[in-house]
Amino acid sequence: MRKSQPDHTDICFCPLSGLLDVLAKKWALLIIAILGNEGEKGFNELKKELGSISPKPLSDTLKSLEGTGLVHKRILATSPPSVKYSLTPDGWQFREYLIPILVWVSERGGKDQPGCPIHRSPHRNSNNPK
Amino acid sequence: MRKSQPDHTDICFCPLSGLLDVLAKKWALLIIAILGNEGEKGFNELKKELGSISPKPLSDTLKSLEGTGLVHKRILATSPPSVKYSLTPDGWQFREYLIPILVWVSERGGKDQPGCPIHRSPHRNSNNPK
DNA sequence: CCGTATCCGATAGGATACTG
DNA sequence: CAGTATCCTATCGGATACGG
Repeated sequence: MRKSQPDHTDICFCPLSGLLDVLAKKWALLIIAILGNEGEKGFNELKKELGSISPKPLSDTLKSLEGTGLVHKRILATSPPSVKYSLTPDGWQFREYLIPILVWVSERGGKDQPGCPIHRSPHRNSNNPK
Repeated sequence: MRKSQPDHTDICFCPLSGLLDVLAKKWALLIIAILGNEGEKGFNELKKELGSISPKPLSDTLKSLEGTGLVHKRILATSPPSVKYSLTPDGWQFREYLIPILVWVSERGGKDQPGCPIHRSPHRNSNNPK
């Protein structure tokens, strides 16, 4: 249920803490950005894109993202059963809020390090890093 | 469904990682929200508002927020010399991006726990100092 | 291919005591 | 009041091995 008043005063920060516990994980925002850019991804696809992540933190992060309803896990009953992760509507919504921040951050500190391991658009797959 | 808007492509995520290292700290967003609501705050004022935080993490967090240019530390040469923390213009800008997320989060998971230690508006008392 | 199970090192953050 | 200095613990995240 929603508060009747649009002028949102009195926000309890407890849910924020809950979300933060998820988003503060090292790879969470990156996963959201990648799924937003490229749609569905499998576990090892994600792992490959993220580069240096180990299976455990990836698994943990995906679980918590699923738990907060930002990411959806779909299991395909194909001959080699495969798994696909994608953003939920809430995940898309959150990504919309996130994009201006990503852009702003990149403009502030915006040094494009040559050895940057992760270098992509916040909202489209344009592989033109240089 | 909203497609992603075109254009600002090629965002390097390195600066994001840097900012995340700061914002992922347990109390960082809360401090930004409080300073945004109430303007300048002293060290122990902040500590009291945050409730259960210990001096070390508070000190650490304030230093890193200062380091990324989101928070400004002002030292007053009053009789008992006091210190005041406040948001920088960048801090205010960031807070602007943050507010919709805070509101959104509180509306999604929006359970207002009775024992919530921190319960305030994300932008109640906007006395913008600039 | 999709993870889980273990072990391990690094670090965040709490408690407390103490100094300027 | 505004921190710093220790100490201690919990958790995160990486590596590797293994199972579904």
